[in-house]
Amino acid sequence: MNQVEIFKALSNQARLQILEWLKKPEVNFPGQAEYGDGVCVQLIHQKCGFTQSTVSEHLSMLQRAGLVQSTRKGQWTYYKRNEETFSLLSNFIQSEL
Amino acid sequence: MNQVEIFKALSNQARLQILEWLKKPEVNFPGQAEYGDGVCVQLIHQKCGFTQSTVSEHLSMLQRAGLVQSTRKGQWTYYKRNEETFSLLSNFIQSEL
DNA sequence: TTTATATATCGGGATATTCCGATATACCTT
DNA sequence: AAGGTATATCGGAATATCCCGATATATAAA
Repeated sequence: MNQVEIFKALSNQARLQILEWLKKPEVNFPGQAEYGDGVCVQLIHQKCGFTQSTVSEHLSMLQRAGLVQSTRKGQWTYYKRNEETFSLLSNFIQSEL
Repeated sequence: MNQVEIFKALSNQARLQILEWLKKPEVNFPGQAEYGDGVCVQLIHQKCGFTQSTVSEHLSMLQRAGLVQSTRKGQWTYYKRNEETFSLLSNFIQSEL
């Protein structure tokens, strides 16, 4: 867990918003048959308002920080939250920071 | 509590380090008679290695984010952690983010 | 094999951040 | 008042971030 990288990833409103939306994928991104691997980039892009490339880069950054993880299935890439990193972060703030 | 502002303030190694040092002022900044209001800029500057102006700006940024608070006494400004913001942040990560 | 769809990557302009040295301000001492 | 010390602010160079449009890649469908 690289704390600076995580905090950088979190210091942008669009990325914070995506992370919050991903807490309830079926509510915030209706239209998928299944949500086990998360939500595809297309749906996040449409909801965000930003271009597809911008959203893709935001998601990459969140993934590099360990806050989400991706699964490729056919032509789709699904992103979902990696809750372990969130709890590690919360612990870090409480006990070390 | 402005989350983006807080995360920006935390996304720099020097500022994270200062915040950790301020957890134990008497250990990390020996030489002051008293630590009730925190630590003066001079001591933080010396320990950091960065110039006085850079450290002053880092501290201002931490203060704008609510992570530290300052007290002016004579020619010294003392900075100490604002623990309330840390616990609010931890709660935010656990329940909202 | 061609065409279409989904995502990632590239190049770049605009803006923000990081850090510095120089200077301003504020307070204390003499 | 003059000089010394502590801190804040200013101007700027180097670098990073944000967001875009264009393009590359990967898979699927015809």
